[in-house]
Amino acid sequence: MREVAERAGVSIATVSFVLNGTKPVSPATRARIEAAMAELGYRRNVVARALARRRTNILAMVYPALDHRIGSAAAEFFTSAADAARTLDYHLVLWPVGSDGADLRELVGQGLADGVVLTEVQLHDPRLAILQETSTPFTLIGRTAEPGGLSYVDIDFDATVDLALQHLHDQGHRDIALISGDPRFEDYGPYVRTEAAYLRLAKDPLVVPSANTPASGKAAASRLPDHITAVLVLNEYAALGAASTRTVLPLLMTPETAALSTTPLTYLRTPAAELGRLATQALIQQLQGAPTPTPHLLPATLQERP
Amino acid sequence: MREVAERAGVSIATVSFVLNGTKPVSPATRARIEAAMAELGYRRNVVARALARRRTNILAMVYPALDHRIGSAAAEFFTSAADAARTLDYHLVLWPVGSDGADLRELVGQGLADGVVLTEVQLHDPRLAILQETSTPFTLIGRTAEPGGLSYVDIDFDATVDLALQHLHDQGHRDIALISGDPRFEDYGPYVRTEAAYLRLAKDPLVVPSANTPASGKAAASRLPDHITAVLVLNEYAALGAASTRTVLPLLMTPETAALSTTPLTYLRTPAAELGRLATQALIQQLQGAPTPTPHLLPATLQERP
DNA sequence: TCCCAGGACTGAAACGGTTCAGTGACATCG
DNA sequence: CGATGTCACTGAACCGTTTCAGTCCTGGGA
Repeated sequence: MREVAERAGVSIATVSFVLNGTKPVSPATRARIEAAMAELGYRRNVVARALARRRTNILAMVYPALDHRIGSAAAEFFTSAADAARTLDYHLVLWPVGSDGADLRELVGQGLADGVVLTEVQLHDPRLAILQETSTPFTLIGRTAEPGGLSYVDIDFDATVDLALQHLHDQGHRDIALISGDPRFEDYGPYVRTEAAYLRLAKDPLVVPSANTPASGKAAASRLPDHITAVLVLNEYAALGAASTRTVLPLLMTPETAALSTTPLTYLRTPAAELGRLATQALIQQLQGAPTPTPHLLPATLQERP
Repeated sequence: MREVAERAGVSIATVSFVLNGTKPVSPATRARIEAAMAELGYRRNVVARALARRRTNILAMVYPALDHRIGSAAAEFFTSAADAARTLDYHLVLWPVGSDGADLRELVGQGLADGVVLTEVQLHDPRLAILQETSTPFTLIGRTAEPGGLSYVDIDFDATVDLALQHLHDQGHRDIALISGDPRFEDYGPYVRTEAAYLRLAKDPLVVPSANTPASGKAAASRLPDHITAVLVLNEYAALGAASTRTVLPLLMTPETAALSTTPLTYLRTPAAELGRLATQALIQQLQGAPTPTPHLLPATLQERP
């Protein structure tokens, strides 16, 4: 940068001004500086910039990648969030951490990321405490049991289940079961909230668990009593298996997974891209000093069989 | 850091020494400094540290996430690479870029990442030129048409196809076809190299293309002449569909995808975790001044049906 | 003609660490 | 007893920007 300044016959401060558009610079000098930068192949050092400004313009999406593999919904969160960040002049990277929070503590408060998008949120998530005690700005994709005051975006499970039941009812189904998730994940919001919504809304509720594999879904479906004519399925891979035996309606599926079905499928599409985008925008607003952003709850949307 | 130094009655240099173990410090002062750090809740600022040392200890895995979604193999690369990086005291993050290279150029040479792991490498990959002209250390997962002198890890397609044909031959199959990838991806190494290996090794070769979906794989399989008794399938999702009609042997599958099959599957497992690990290690060796690391070629390994 | 406002640019102090040439104090050696 | 090392620690330069209080110059108003 000093070289650029010398070559253009100005001070480094002026170079900085044209780089950032911070202060007005006459067209003539601006041109000289830009020429000098081009000739020297100058690239500003983002680390030094980050140090001086006390922000890096980097956002970390933390994902417990060291534990679960990245699923199709997570991939969609990531892609759309990264995209949204880019249009707002931030970088969003996927930061792998274990789920225990040790790595998270290391990442945070060291000034590397300006803020954090937290995914795979548990109802009682120990990672929140870390973020709060280090006063790191953050937004959740998902939410805890008591998310009051937090910045989050999440699926509107009530509306989603309602939509699903309504749709099946319109098709003439009256006895509708739910194939839910593995009951061991009792602290996982989507499972708990979907079940709760279903139990509240369904006429004659029947819930059976299933792991997130086609085989498990198929087995669960075959255990259903005969009067059940249709079934909501929470896990997308379980839905794939169950679909071979019953009328199923997957509640949270991505188009990628739907494409894996051999028969065309009507399903509820996870609003993953929208959530990723909203989360990023909420986080950035927060960074720019907006007050507590209003949380967003989005329902999955009906995707009719082609 | 200055506060820590004052509280411990030493200079900031000494604090730095205990932080990094750079120089010997007497046990007594070390204890005082550590106490002071604990009391103040001090965390070193990684940005300042990176500026002073001219390296960030961050590695970027660049993935064209803005174009394709992240597949199961990519997820596995990422996870294992991040893990390997961690044990060597580096952080590896997933950096989303478009495939055109504009974002890559921005990322690189700005001093944010010490090195790059490049994925989804094309046979003629324009991104290589960018990395080379900015003299960024990098390692490929995959390889270009002429990878001489480059640091890379990749699948040994010859050995993989050989292993596959051998296995099917042992089972009594003599007429073995290949369901390959979408011919539009003519610059994609795995497709090209697998086909080449198959054409060279198979007795009476027959190649049919397929997109990476079960439906497409099934259609491709149904188009095969009757004397074909077994088929190698390149794309894992295509393999899922083809498996319902023929004896198939998927060439590059991940366990996650295999779990989606309703019937148990014998398949060749992509050595994704190993490749991710090796790539990271090669990159870090390079950063630490080792000469050109020797490339690694790994075959997929046979995973017998349970 | 003089004064003053405003625009364009400069100098130097941060930002928070790392690193290296020194500085004492103390032990060792001839 | 003086010279020489060794060990623990310090001071200050440096990493490459941003930022802010000034300085200088120009033009317009009185």
